[in-house]
Amino acid sequence: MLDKIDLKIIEVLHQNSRASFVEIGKLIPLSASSVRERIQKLEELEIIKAYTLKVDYSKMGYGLEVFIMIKLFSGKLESFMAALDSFPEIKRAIRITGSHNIHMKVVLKDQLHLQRFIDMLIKYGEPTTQLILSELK
Amino acid sequence: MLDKIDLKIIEVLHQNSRASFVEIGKLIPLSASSVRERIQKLEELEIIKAYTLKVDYSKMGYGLEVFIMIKLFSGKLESFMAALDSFPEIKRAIRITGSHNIHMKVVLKDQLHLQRFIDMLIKYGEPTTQLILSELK
DNA sequence: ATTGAAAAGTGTGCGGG
DNA sequence: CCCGCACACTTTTCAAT
Repeated sequence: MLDKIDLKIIEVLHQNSRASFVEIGKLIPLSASSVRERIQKLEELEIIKAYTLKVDYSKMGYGLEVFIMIKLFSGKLESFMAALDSFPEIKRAIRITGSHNIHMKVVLKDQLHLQRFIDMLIKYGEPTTQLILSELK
Repeated sequence: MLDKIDLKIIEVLHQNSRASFVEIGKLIPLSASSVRERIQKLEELEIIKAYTLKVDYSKMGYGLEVFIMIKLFSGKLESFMAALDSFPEIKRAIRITGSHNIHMKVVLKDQLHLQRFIDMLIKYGEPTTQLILSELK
């Protein structure tokens, strides 16, 4: 289904999703038209789900990045999911197996902001917080 | 340092990092030239770190996505970090506080692949695995 | 900092191997 | 599936405000 050329295209876009068809084609090598056809197919099949961005939150004034896992109280899943959109601090939230139900990446200004966020969370369940130290990969 | 226009630009690029300067400018509104200048500055300041891609791993034949946290054995951090590049299954690895040292996102074909991967990991430490069920945000 | 304008480069639609 | 062409649009550079 996916050949090596598709994988190479995905790899290039992973490194720079703003790369032009011409640029990608030079690295394969393949004509810009063919690169475009393949990318269109990858988009239609939803193998490519989105083109997005990595930002440095610390340089944006958000010095604390944390993982928070939460063990939701019985019956709180729906209200928690409904509340997700109202918290810009939550950059990612994922349902997982295990004693905690949800894994979140959360971005905060400082310790006080973290405290307020956790105080809010304990309405929904029992949170466990891990500070992010550095990205290895 | 960052005004509302910069934040809006980042928001738009977050939703679609292939958006043209003209497109972004229409949403602000601002001329394409000004959008470009601002984005260039954000790149120079490394507030924008990378333009990247979200793919559907299950549609690429990788049906298992998991979080694995590992409590590294004493003295194993350096060799583990050096080994990271040789495992394409590891899509992300982050040093964290708490009883585990590293949090990883790992993408695998099936249960057998997961088993082999965990067998490899126990050379470095004690892993804890959580299956990813669905992305809420 | 923002803009518009000209030249170079790219995306898009389509025809054909 | 791959390619090239034509045309519209975009990026890039630059001078002016």
